[in-house]
Amino acid sequence: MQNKLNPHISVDCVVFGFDSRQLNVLLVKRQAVAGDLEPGKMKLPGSPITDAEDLDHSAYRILRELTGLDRIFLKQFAVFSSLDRLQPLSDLEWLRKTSGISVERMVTVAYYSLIKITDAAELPLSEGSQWINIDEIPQLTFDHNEIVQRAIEQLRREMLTEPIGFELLPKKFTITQLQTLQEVLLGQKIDNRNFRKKILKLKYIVLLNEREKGVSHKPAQLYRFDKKLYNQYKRNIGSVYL
Amino acid sequence: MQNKLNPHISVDCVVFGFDSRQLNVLLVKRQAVAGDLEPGKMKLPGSPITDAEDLDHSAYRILRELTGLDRIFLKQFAVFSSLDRLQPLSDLEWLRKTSGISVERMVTVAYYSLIKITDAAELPLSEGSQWINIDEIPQLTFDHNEIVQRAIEQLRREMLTEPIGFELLPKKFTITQLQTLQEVLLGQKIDNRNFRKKILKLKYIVLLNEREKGVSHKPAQLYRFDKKLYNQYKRNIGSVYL
DNA sequence: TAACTTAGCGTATTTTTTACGTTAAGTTTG
DNA sequence: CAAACTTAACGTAAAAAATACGCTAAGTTA
Repeated sequence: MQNKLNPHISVDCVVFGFDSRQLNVLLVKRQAVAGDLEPGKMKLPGSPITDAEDLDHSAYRILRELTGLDRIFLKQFAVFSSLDRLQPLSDLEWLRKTSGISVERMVTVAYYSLIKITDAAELPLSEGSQWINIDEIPQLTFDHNEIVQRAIEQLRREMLTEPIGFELLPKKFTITQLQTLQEVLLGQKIDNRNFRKKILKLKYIVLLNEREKGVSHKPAQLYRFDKKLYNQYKRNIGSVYL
Repeated sequence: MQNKLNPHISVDCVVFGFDSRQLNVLLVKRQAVAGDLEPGKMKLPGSPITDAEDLDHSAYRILRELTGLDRIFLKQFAVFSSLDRLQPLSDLEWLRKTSGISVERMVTVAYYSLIKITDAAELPLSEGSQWINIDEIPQLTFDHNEIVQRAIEQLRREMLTEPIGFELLPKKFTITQLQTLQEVLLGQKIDNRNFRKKILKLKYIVLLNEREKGVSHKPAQLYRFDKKLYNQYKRNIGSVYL
């Protein structure tokens, strides 16, 4: 097995971050190349896989190169394989020049990834990458807009049955942060008092002996998500998370 | 674009069928080949994709060749890409001989498919294919046992949030059939009287002016699932199906 | 005709969800 | 320093949904 790029299979990552107000996606400016008609056009982080990696490894590599972070939450969610997806031609040309391989057809496996933005304000973003609000995404290369759209839908759906929201929050979070995340993701307001009750009943969301700091109002209690307790709970009960 | 097989990407299908009692998977005996040490070993229906198809088309082709049926329910659910998945070597050898391509590494995109067994008792199964109860699956080629397992888990999960169960039932079904399906899939008994009430409240499960036939007890009312009504309902309410 | 099996309706109780009133603990402003 | 403001946090009543369980009806088989 060598380390050459596979000409048929690539991985693209839709990286989500929540800044306590809105949901963002991490996009990168595509690499400059001579004769590029749309310099600075943005794309999803991604690349063809190498023959020494399985897909998860490729995705982790891409994210590590992009953010410096390892062990981020990552989930494969769809495959894009239509025959005409390497369009427009200008994008295809760009891909040929930068990858150095003769690309004919590319099947891409899409991942979505969840990052604790707030924890990692120190996030050493690589050159040309940028958080962009999901409502303000510009035109991207190839079918990347569609991929992002599908990722958002997937996240919305999965949010309701798996405890993945916590991957987007700081390790120590307030009930209000959790609520806001939910509101942004589901696109609707939630009654604060009922939400509280619901959350406080969940034994795997544990109260910390610590309060919020640096806010200009009454500081809220901090909580954390306990994965072990959640798994116990899940084993007993069926599914459906919140 | 020619019609040659892609040496890197394949599609495998886990086809489920429900015979009103238990859940089965459609498996095929792998093609006979000279010097096969395990003749008749079973596998999932599948094949490398051709360069003229996207993945969904490949999957539909595989199922058409296998069952003669078109337009079956089909859903991509995972990708298997580990570097050591083309094992044992005897299986790999078999693959090389039958595909005629020099296979080094294969990424497989897995689909699960749902078939109305009861409707299609006339199902013209191709030679060597066979319905096998999910609790009695023999050792399969490559990592196909793992793929089946993952498909079952996926089906169980998705069952609860999407109305896919109906794809496994005849077009006209009884409440008891629906209940049995649910019990088999979730692996636990359900109170018949409460289940009835729950179902009858759903406006998209509509009563037909018709009864079961050929049973040796009181024949039950038949119902059908109305997709249009379901979509309306879904638009209003959020998600979570049963 | 009696025994058996599955279909199908109903009622009472518990649990969960929803709607909304209220107080408390901080910060900011005049 | 008091009043105004903001967000946190507790509580109660009503509505809706889930659960537990009793019972009758309509067929078939012995």
